[in-house]
Formats: sequence, C-alpha cells, structure tokens
Amino acid sequence: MPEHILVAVAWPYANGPRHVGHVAGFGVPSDIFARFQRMRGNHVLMVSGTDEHGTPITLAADKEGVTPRDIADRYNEVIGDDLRNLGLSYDTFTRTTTQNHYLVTQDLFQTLYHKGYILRQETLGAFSATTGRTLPDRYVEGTCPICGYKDARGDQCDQCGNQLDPIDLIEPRSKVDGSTPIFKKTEHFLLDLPAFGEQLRTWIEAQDHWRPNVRSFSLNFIKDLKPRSITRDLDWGVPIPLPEYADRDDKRIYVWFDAVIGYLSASIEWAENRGTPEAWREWWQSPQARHYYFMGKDNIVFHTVIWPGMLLGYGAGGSYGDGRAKLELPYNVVSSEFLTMEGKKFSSSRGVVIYVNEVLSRYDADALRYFLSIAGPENQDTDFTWAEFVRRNNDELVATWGNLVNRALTNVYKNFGSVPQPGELSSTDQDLIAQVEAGVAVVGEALDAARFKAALSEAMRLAGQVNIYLSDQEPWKVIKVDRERAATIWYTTLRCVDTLKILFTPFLPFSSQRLHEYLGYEGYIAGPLEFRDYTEPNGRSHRVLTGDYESWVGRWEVSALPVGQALREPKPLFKKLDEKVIEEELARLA
RNA sequence: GCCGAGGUAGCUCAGUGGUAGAGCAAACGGCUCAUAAUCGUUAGGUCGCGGGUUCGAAUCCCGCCUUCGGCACCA
Repeated sequence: MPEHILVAVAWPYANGPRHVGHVAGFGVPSDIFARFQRMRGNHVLMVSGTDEHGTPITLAADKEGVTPRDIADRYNEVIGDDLRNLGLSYDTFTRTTTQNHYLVTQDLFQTLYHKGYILRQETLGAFSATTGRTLPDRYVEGTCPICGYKDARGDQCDQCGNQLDPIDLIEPRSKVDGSTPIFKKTEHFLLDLPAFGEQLRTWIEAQDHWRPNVRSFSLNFIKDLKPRSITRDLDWGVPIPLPEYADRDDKRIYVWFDAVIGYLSASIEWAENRGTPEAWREWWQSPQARHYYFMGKDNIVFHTVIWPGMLLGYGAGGSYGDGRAKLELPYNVVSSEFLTMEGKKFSSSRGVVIYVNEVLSRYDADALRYFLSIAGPENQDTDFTWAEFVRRNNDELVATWGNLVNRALTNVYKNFGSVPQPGELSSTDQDLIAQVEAGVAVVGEALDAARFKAALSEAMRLAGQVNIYLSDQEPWKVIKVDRERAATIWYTTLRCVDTLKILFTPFLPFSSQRLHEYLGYEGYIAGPLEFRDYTEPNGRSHRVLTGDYESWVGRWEVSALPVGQALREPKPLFKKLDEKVIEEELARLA
C-alpha cells in the first residue's frame, strides 16, 4: 500500500546565498529521503521555499538602499538556482511572499485568535531614532548593568552570561548605526503556548521513534512554556488580519510564525498549481500520512513545540481546515547537528565560508552530495575540510564506486557490446548477487529510519564486495581461455552494478542517471528538475522549483537487467580531483 | 548561569551492558581489466578526567574539564 509522505524542509532565509553548512543540515538529507520514498512507490510531497520576512532582510535592504522585496527577489533566485543545481527534488519550492502564503498565514492567525489562543499584551520596545524601525534586543548594545561589560547585547551579556532587557542597558546604542534607541510602548500578540502544554507533553512522550536528542530536548523545553510573541513592529511581513490593523503598516506577523506555516501553504500552492486544489488534504488531513521535517538543531523547538501547538490550536477550524478533519502533527522531526568549516564555525563576515554556488561552479553536485551524505553532521557536529573533501572524492567515490562502474562498463562494452549471455552461475556468482540484492532491504531500512550515513556506508561496502569479486575472478584473464565463463563473470558484475545503481540513486542522482543510460536503459530514474512560473490572482508571478517525478522509472527493487541489452559508450562517472585544489581552496578562504 | 547533546586509533567518524570498529594516512605484498584505479596482510586506542552501580561499562549513575546548541522579540 503506497503511503502519503510529507517531506517538509526548513526554509532557507533569503538574506544571502546559502553555504554548504545549510544544505548539509536541511537540503541533502531531505532530498535523499524524498527520492528514496518515491522509488519505493510512496506518494511524496516535498515542500519548502525561501523565508523572506524579518529584520535581517530589512537591514540588508537599508544598507543597499533598495527595498526588502528587492533583496528577497535576488536571493530567492540565487538560492533556488543552488538547490536546483544540487538536485534537490522539491515538489514545490516557493517563497513566503506569495499571495497564497499571506492568505494561509492570516487564516491561521485569525483562527487561533478567535479560538482564544492568541493573547494581546503591551510591552516596551526599542526603536531606532534614525529610521523609526524596531530594534530587536540583540541589535541594541550597551553597558551591562550587572557586570559593567561595555558591549553587552540587549538580550544577553556575553561576559557575565546574564539575560538582559534592552531597557536595562546603560548608555544603550543601536548596533546598526550607533544612535541612541527610543523606548516606547507597543502592543504585541502572543501565542498562548501554555494552553497546549499538556497535549504537547503527551504527544511528545509517545514519539519514541524520534532521535533521542530531539525528544528529550523538546520534553525539557515544554516544562516551562510561556506565551510567545508572534508580532513585530516592522513594515515588512504578513499584515495582521484584524480590523483595527487594516490600515496600519507598523506591525506585522513575526517571521518565524509565518515561516513554519509555509509547510502548509506550500502544500496548498502545490495542489492549486497542479490543478487539483483539494489534493493537499491527502497529506494534511489524513492520520495515515507521515510527516517528516528536516532542519538544523537550532530549529528543533519550532518544529516539535511551536508549530505543533499552532496545528493543535487550528484543528479542523479556519477556512482551510473547512471543518473536515484536524491538521496532522509531525511524524518525525529529523534534526541535524552543525557542519563546521576547517575546524571553525561558518561565518560569512569572517570569510570562513564556502557557498553552494561556488562549490558547484568547480565541482560536481554528486561529489558534494557524497561528502555531505557520508561525512555530514547527522548525529554530531562534523567538520568540512578541503583535504577531506578531496580524499573522500578520490579514495572513496572515485576509487570504490566510480572505478567499479568504469572497469565493468569499459570491459563489457569493449568485449561484448551488450549485456552478455551468462553460462551457469557458480555458487560464488550467486552468493555475490544475493549479497548485493540483500542491500535493497538493508539500505532501505536505514533510509526509512533517516540513517543516511549507515545507508550509504552499506552501499559502498557492497560496491567493495564486487571489486573483491573481480580481483578474485580476474575475468580479463579468463576471457583469453574461456569466453563463456568470462561472460558469466561480467554478467554477474553488471547485475550487481545495476542493483547498486538503485541503492546509490537517492544519494547520487546525476551519476546514477548516467549509469542508467550507459547500461542501455531508457527513461529517467533521476531526471531534470524544472522551474515554472505561476501568476496569482493579484497579478504577481513567482518561480517554483518542481519536477515531473511521477514519470520517473526508478524503483527500489533488484536488477532485472535484460541479457542482450545494448550498452552505450561509457565515460567515467566521477572526476578525480588534483591535490592542488586543497591549497587553492584554502587560499580563497584567507 | 540554567537545560540539552558531544568528547572513541595520527585524521574524519561508526558503535548505548558482554572479549574495542570502519575509511584514510603508515609499513609490506599481490594484480595490472579499470580515472596508477584495485586486492591482501600488518601495525595503531588505559573509548575526556575522577568516582560509583554491575559478574561484566565506551555503553548506566554522580562530579569535574572541554566543544556545540537552546534559554520569548536572530531566523
């Protein structure tokens, strides 16, 4: 029975290009998972988009003298290109500035408000004297009233560690331009999280298939829930859908509140764009559907506490719920740790960074995907170094898998031209095939459990087994004395390579597609992704990254390689990298 | 400061109660079909430190050191 699987991927923030650390956490793992589930025959809906509201984008816009919309447009395009070039197979990668997203966000806000889950409260906020814009706590600096540290931030003093309120700072100043901020009263709306505390606790406690750190972290977090502010004094964001705010442009819904709603709004957009406007309900209003969320560890509570709280509050209400069924909560929240760069935290300002588009301009997407899959921060922080990148590429990807494919294909292409007719398979041949075919289940189980390193390691181990088999059987010698036996050995090898191709496809889609073609097959097992433009009722159009995945022919099954199928002329799947690139890349960092 | 996670071979990392693992790097050997790729053998660790529970602990408990994340207006 095919299942409905929602793959909800963290929304990259559109204030700059995304670096390798970002895609290591949310991008590559989610795509591996989605591709695997599609190959298994499940109905996958993979959604995300660029997160385009919030203070950092307004600050970037001010700095350049352009509008926030300009910044969002620019980086929506850059980020979309990067994700497409990495082969991330979203059903819909959209953005938070669509009319649809505004409508869905406002429906959630209104529904929660009318159900009494949103509170109103007067607070004192800091505003810039020069721009009139709100200054988030961390953008106010001054002298710490507790320890006297001169560069304490409004939210916390880095020297004594105490939590602060910007109003308490001595001689406060704006981090942006140094001016003295103005403090004034402002009304805010707060999500009443404590109202969901008991439901959340019961629900989280039952999720014993979550990674332990995600579960225990979340349980600890809900011990002390407080109402959480969901509005900001900004003119850039989703307007507050209440009559008294209809004509005001000084207050907006806070960016994190609308960003998580993006998972729902993008699903609704996908259904609409596809001409089946109700189809999203098969994922969101069906208790059988499984929802997987992928993100970095800094985002856990948004996905295990706040967003579930919003969903619980919304229930079946609102214009999208339509009284039919409640919206479903996450099935699993797959959080990654962080990637570091040459032993240090990624930092754009300090130049400790490598952007996705830079890597892809010089290296193949599969080489980066391989590294991030085998050495990524799945269970703990891991380090990206150029030396390790080159080594993993040359000594593992090229040497083990690439070379197996290349030696097999070039030999068979040269000597037979097509899949050779085997004689009787020896027990050694049969054992090898059985071992590799067992990988379909073993690797599949690991992938289903989001254990990507284990899955890829097993696939690589099996590729190694085929290399051992070849060294042992020496078909290049056998063919001089016994052509039929050589044909049998090469047939056995190709059968294994064809099954391994399936196991590698979620990780290495580009090279797997090429291998698929070299083996003489037609159609896509991992085809092209597409951008499509959609125009909304308000006349605005935007670009969506998507693909025609239902037409792809790859299935998570063992090889049924037809004897006699003509091969196409093979080329190496991967490029070996010169050791010199390590120094070149390190020089770029400095 | 409080909460959570990590600290395992030279390097990068697996491994949650039962005689310490992988890949690479190192040393030696085989093969030469293949992107000088591959295959085999050897060597290498008091599993952060100190206590405790247990017949038995990298694995459970306590303390300490250290790294990373969270701790309502950064996303």
